Amino acid sequence: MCESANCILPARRNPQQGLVPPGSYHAGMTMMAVPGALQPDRDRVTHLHQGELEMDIDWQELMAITDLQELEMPADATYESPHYGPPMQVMPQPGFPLDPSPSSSSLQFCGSSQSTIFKRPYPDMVPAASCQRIGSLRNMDSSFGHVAQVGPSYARMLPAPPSSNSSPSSMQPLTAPVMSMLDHMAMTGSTESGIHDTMGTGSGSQHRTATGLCKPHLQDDLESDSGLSLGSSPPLASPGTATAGGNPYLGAGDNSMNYSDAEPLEMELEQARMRPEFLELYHMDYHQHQLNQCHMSHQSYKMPTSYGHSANIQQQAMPPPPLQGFLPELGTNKEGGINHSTSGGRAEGPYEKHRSPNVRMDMSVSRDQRRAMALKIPLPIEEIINLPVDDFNEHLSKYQLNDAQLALIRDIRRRGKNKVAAQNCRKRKLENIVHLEKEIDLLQAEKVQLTREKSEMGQNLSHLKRKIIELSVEVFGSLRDEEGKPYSPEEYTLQQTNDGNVFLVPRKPVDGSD
DNA sequence: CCAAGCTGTCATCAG
DNA sequence: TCCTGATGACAGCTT
Repeated sequence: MCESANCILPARRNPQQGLVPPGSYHAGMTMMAVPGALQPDRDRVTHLHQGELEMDIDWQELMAITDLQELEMPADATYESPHYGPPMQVMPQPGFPLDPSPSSSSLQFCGSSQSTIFKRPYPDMVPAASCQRIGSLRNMDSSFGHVAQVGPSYARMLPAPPSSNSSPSSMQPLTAPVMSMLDHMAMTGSTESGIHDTMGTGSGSQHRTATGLCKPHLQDDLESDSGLSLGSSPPLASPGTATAGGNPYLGAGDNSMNYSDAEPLEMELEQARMRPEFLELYHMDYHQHQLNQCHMSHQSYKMPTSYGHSANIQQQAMPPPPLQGFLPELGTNKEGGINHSTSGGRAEGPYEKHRSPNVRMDMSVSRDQRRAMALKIPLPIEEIINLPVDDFNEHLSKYQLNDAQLALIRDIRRRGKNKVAAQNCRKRKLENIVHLEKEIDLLQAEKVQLTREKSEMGQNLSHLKRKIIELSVEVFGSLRDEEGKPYSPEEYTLQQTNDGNVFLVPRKPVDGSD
């Protein structure tokens, strides 16, 4: 599955996108799938490690003379992190399914890593170092895959990867420095090709966090939108809880991650998430999980779930060739580095909100999703939000989640529901306003009609009054009393009985003297 | 630069 | 008591 994930993916994608001639640089990807291409021989690894040292020195120099360090490239921290020990230091924790032996097959690795990623609680499932390796492997793999997509011009910029060590099957035994070097190389290739690859590897970014090397990140602004749970939930990962639930993306020992700590990671994850290979990687990872869990159908995940949604959005937002979606915003500085900030010092990642409607939409749904990704929440956002409470709890019970993950899931659910509620509320409010406005119009029209009718009735009344007066005068003028004198209207009035007869009735005295 | 609108989020209340 | 919806208020972003 791992090999298929790493190799079939680009093979499937490239022909569709028509970006790479079959067998050209995608063939470079297939190289990575050669099983056992890189034996974790200690000497060889050491050699690679030394080569990495040299390369790292070069890298440091390069970083020193350019603005690249502002890019928060994870490579340095990845290498310098104390979590990376000697080559063979990557040792699984007890109970970790990975075969610690260097000869462990790729199949074992893939099966135990990817298939168990969501099956088992992350903390005790994957030692952080191994997680880093997984992350590095994935990202590096996908990085090469990305380059392969980019095409020969960009692929040539990549330093040649260590011979045949790009095979997923052979990556697992790689030592941390080797992986770090590979990360360097992938990073270098991306950098030279203009890709803002701050993601590089999950391990690198996490190490920066762990080692305190992380400067205020470019994407801080993106996270400043009061997106943090302000006390509505327990800290995402207190040192205690996080110890049990070390983020698989985090470096070894980086168990103190809380929201604030997670933000840089999320930023980088977000940046990396914009890379199609990462999107598809995560997509596939999750999809595989779905297949394993048989909770959702294949289609149900590929459809509107958050991850797939984002991937689709991003892919839509990326015109072929892929780099065209990023390079115009990135540009390069005079030293050939990357201008990660485009205006006013405000950090703008390659997917700044206003870049395009698609990207903006992606951003709008991505904050919680980024957090979910950061904590490896094994449920898609939409499930978290939309499942009925019973199903939701049942779903949760299928996973062993730590406090941080549970808190995040519940926050996501609460926020998601509240967001929908707020949208409904506003929609309803607008509808009420529209309705009231229409009602006002109707009432005004009715008022006009009533006014007109009143006016007409008044006219009719006046007309009737005049008629009455005329008739009265006529009647009184035609009547004579016993003395032959006409009845005075001042002294008499006409009254009509129920039977229709009309009588002449004397008026009552006004002064009441009688 | 400012104002209006939009949107997400939080706090709170009610069912 | 918990869950959920409704809604006011606030902040950030976009137009």
